[in-house]
Amino acid sequence: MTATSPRLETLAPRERQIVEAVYRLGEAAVGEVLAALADPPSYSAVRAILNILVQKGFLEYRREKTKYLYRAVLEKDTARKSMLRNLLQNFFSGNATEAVAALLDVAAEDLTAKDYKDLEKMIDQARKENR
Amino acid sequence: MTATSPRLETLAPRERQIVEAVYRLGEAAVGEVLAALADPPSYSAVRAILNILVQKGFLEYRREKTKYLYRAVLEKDTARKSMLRNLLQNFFSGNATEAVAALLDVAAEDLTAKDYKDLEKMIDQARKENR
DNA sequence: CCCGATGTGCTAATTTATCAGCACTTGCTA
DNA sequence: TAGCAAGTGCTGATAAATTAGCACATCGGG
Repeated sequence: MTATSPRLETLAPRERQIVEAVYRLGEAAVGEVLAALADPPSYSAVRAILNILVQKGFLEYRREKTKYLYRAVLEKDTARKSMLRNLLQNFFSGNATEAVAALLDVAAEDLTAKDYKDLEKMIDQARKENR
Repeated sequence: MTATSPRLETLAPRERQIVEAVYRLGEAAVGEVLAALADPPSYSAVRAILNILVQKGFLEYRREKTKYLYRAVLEKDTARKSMLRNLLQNFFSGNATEAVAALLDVAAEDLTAKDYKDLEKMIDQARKENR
């Protein structure tokens, strides 16, 4: 019963969809999760899956009045990096430059002048720390 | 029978793992895919899953001599962007700047001075096109 | 020409994910 | 205080994923 550290990659599609919703929401009740799903099953199905996810160690919950609020166990930052590492490896052969390019392309419409400035600043700083 | 365009997100864990391996490999025979898996099942299990993936429209194959070579149907570029869009949405609330930051962090060790230069160039260009 | 390595097709079986429904409780309000 | 809305625990059924195993074909070398 050695708790193998939970890997998001091992989740069934529905399960993953729901963990991701919880990540997006931060902390949420069953109903909110349900509402956040594009393609929602029944209320009790969502509940069931949330419980499975708790049992598997991906989520935890606390009681708030009469209802339960669920949130992810893994730090958002950790989860982000883990996901990125995976994607980087599988789809970009580890080439971060290409990944950033694709990212800029995908997000192009939402980026403002300030965003670009921030980006350049970030890269400049990363370069220095890289030494 | 309207072919619902295949979404990588809907795949079972093993299936996804294998499609990703195929993406990494470009084009590969069963044995190569098997070899590329960190946590491989039996040879025939891999075969079975590859066939399922073909049936679901994620992969296609061609005969080369005696063996079959599998490759992804979806353009690598399309798949990349689709994955990124998803990750961006679910884990970064659409904030591309933060995503780039995390990416730089994850890849820091592998980035050379030239990479940073390329990155800055890219951003500069993206900024101009953004107008 | 025979053998081992590697390939294929097929099938069956087990586990896991996914879902809906019921019976009951609680808080609020008309 | 009766009743609605929303929550909870539990349970059984269905569908899907995941796996192993067998029987046969093909290629290359000794």
